[in-house]
Amino acid sequence: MPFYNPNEIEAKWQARWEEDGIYQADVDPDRPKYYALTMLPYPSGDLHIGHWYAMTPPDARARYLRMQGYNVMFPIGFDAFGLPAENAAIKRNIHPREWTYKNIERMRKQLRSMGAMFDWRREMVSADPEYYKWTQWFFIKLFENGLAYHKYSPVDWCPNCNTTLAREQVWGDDRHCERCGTPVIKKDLDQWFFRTTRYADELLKFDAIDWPERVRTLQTNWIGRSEGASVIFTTEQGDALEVFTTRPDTLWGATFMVMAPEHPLVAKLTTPEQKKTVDAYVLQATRQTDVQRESADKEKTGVFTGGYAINPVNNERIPIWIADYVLMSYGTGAIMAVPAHDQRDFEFARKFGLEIRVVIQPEGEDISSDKMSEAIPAHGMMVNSGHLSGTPSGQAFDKAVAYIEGLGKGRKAVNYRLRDWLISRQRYWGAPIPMVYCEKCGVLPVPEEQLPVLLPDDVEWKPTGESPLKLHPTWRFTTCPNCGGKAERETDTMDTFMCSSWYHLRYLSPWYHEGPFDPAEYDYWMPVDNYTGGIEHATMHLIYTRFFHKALRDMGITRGDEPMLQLRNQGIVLGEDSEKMSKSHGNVVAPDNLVSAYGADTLRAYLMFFARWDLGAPWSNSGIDGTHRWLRRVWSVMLEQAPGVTASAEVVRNLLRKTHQTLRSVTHDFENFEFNTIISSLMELLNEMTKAKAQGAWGTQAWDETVNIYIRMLAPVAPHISEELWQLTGNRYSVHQQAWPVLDEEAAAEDKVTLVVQINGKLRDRIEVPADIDDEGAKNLALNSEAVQKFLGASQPRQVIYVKGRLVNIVV
RNA sequence: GCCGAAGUGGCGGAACAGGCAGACGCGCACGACUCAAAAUCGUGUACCGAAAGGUAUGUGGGUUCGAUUCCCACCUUCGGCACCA
Repeated sequence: MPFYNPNEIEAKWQARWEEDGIYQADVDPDRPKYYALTMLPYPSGDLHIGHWYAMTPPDARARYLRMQGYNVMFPIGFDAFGLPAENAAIKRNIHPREWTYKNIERMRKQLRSMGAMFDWRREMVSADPEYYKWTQWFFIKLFENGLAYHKYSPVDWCPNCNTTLAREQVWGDDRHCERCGTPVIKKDLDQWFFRTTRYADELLKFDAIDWPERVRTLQTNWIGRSEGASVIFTTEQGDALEVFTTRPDTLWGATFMVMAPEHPLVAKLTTPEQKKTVDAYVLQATRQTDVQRESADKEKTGVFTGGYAINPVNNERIPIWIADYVLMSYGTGAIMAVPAHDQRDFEFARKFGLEIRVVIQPEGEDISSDKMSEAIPAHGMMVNSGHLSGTPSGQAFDKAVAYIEGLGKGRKAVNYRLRDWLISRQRYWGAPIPMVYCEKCGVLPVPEEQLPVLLPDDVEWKPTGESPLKLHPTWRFTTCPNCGGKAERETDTMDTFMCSSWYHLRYLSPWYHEGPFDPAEYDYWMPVDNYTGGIEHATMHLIYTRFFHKALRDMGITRGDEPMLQLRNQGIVLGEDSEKMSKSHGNVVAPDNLVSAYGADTLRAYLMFFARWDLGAPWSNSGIDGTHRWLRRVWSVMLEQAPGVTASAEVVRNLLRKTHQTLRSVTHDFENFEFNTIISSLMELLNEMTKAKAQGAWGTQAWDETVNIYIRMLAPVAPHISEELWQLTGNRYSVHQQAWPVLDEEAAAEDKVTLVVQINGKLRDRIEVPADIDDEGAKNLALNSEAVQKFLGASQPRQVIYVKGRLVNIVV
C-alpha cells in the first residue's frame, strides 16, 4: 500500500488539472449552465481561514453540480482598490499599487493551494485600468441617465480614514466608521451621489429571489418604507411648510409645529424678540454630535421661533418651534406636532406647556387631555375633527387624505429611511471619478474614447483630508471636452463598493474590449445562480449591487430584474478561545501552516464538518486531527488488501444498502448547503466498510461498487485524495470528469425495519419486522411482545397506533 | 422600545415531513500492540440509580396517543433599527 502523502499528491494533481484546463468553463448551449459566485476577496496580504471557510465549501458544491451535469462557472478575482493599500503606503512608504499587486501574487498562490475549481482565465482585478475603465464608463452611464448627481450637503466624514462615507458605512449607536471604528463627524461638502432612492420600492421586492430571511429583513429595515401623507402648512409670511406624517387622521390635533434647527425657513420665521434665543439654540444644536442629538432618552429641548403656521384642515394658527428631536435628514425636516397621539410631541408639549388636544378616542374610553400621562397611539374614532368627527379608524386615514387632496394641500406620500449612495472618496487608491469641471460649460463627463482616466503613479498620499489627486501638480488640469478651454478634473475617487457592484459581469469576459462584458457570455451565464458570502454586506454591497443591476437594466445594458437568484451566508470561524480572530488576541489560525501539516483536503473537509456552515463556530486544533484521521482511514481501508473473500450475502447486501443510503443523504445535503452532515455520512459509511471488510467483503463486487461510489462522493470535498484513489483503484483520469453516482433505490431500501414499541408514548421494546408488514401484523407482533405483556399486565389497550415502518404506540 | 435569529451531553453538532433524542467527530476512560511512549486499532461514554426503572432538548403552559419539532407566555444570548414624524 502506498503511503498517503497529501503535500505530494496535492501539488501533483493541481499542476495536472491546471495543465489540462479541466475546470475551464466555456459557453455551451447544449448544457445547462450554473454560475456559482463567492464574494471576491480584498488582497490584504495573506489568505486567512475565513477565506477558506467562505470559498472551499461552495467550491465543493460547485464541483458536485458539475458532476451532476451542469456547466459550472466558478470564478475568482480581487477587490483591489481600497484604503488598506493606501494606509500601508503612508506607514511604510510602499506604493499602493506595488503593495496591492504583491499581495495579489501571494494570494493567487495561496488560493491555488485550496485545490478549488477556479477558472483563472476569468480572473479580474478591480485596480487594473482595463477594469476600472468600465467602472468609469458605468459612472458616466449613470450620470447621463440622471442617476448620478453631485450636491453640496452635510455628509459623514471619518476623521481617521480622512474621507466621506456612505450612510451604509456608518455603523452602530456611536455612528462609527465601518472600516476603522472611529466615530464619524459631519462635514459640508460637494459630493457625488447615486440615486439609490429611486429604486427603494423595487429593492423591497424579494419574491423573485431566494435570499435568506435575515438579509431580506435587514434590507427591508434599512430601506425603511413608511406610508403616510405629505401636508402643506403655510407660514404667516406665506411660505409653504411641508411636513410628512404617517397619521394624517390626526391633523386636527396638530397644536404646534416643530422644525429641525437647520431648517432653511428658521431664520425667516424667527421674530426679532426670539432671535437671540433661537440663534443660541441653533448654535448649540449644531455643536452637538449626532449621537448626542439622537439619543432617545434625552430630555426634550427646543425654543419658540415666534412664528406661526396655518393648519390647512381647520385654518388654526399654531406656533412654530425648533427642536433637535426633529432631524433635517428625514422627511422634510419639519413636523406637525400632535401631542395627544405621539409620545415625543406629548413630552415636548408637557415640558413647554403647549396645548394637547385629543382627536382620536379609543373605543369605550373617554380620554381628556389634562388627565393623560402619555400619548395614546391607539386607533379609535375621530373626534374634534370637523366634519370628519365620528369616522372610525378603519376609514380615517383615507378620508383625511382625500380631504387634504381636495383642498389642494397635500397628498398620499411614502417616505424612506434609505439615502442616496454617497460615492465620493477623498482618497488616492480608487477609480477616479471621470468628470471634468469647465468654467464655461459646467460639469461634463470625460468622453468615452478618453477612458480610462488613469490614476497617476506619482502622488503624495499624505492624510491631509484633501484628495491626494488634488495636490498633484499637473494631473487635475485638463481641457474641456466641449469648448476645449481650461478645465479641471474631479479629484475624488469612487467608493470601492462601486467596483464590486459589477465584478460578476466582468468575470463573464475579462478579455473583452468592446464593452464591460461580452453580450453572448451574458446571455448564457447570467444571472448568478448562487452567491455566497458574509452577512456583513447585507446593507452595503448587497443593496448596491441590486441597485446597480436594476439601473443597468433600465438603461438597456443588462436584462432581468435581479443579478443573483440565490444567496447563502456562511458564518464566522472564531479563534480557539471563542473570540473573534485577531492579531492582538493572538488566536489567528493560519491556513498555510495547516495545509503543510495536514494537506488541503483535510482542511477543506474539516471546514465543512466542524460547524453548521451558516453559523460558524470556534476553531478546534484537536478537531482537525479527527478529520485527518478519517481521510487516512479512507486511504487504508480502500488500499490495504484483505485476505480471502468470505462475506455472506447479508454482509454484502448491507454494505450496498448503506452505500446507496449515504448517496441519497449526501446528494440531499449538497443541494441544501448542509456540508457538515455530508462529512458525517461519509464517515458513517467508512465505519460500515470497515466492519464489512473485517467480515470478508474486500474484493467482492459490492465492495468495488462501494469504493467507486465513495470516491466520487468524496471528490467534491477532497479533490486530491479522490483523484489519487481513483487512479490507484484502477480508474481512468479524471474523477472530476465523472458523473455523480446514480442512486439505486432498490439497493437503498430496507427489507427489515426495527419498530419501536411504546406504551403511552414511552419506549418499551423494539421488534424487528419485515419492511412490508401490514397494519394488523405490526400491531399483533407488538401486543404479543414479551416486554409489552409484562408492562400491560391486566390492563386492556384502549387504542393501538401504528406508524408505518416506525412505531407502534399502545394507549392504555 | 421595535424587528430578526438562536438556546440540545464536557465541546462542535445530528434528528428528512409530529414518531427510537444525542448520529458523526472531538475530549475522556479502559484495553490491544510496544521495553516504553507516540501513532494505530478495539470497547465504553447524557444524567440519577446496584438494578428494575426514572429524568432529560432555556423556563412555564397548551394541542396531540406521542412535541427538540406545532401554538401561547416568559428568560437568556447575539445581530439589526431606533426622537424616522
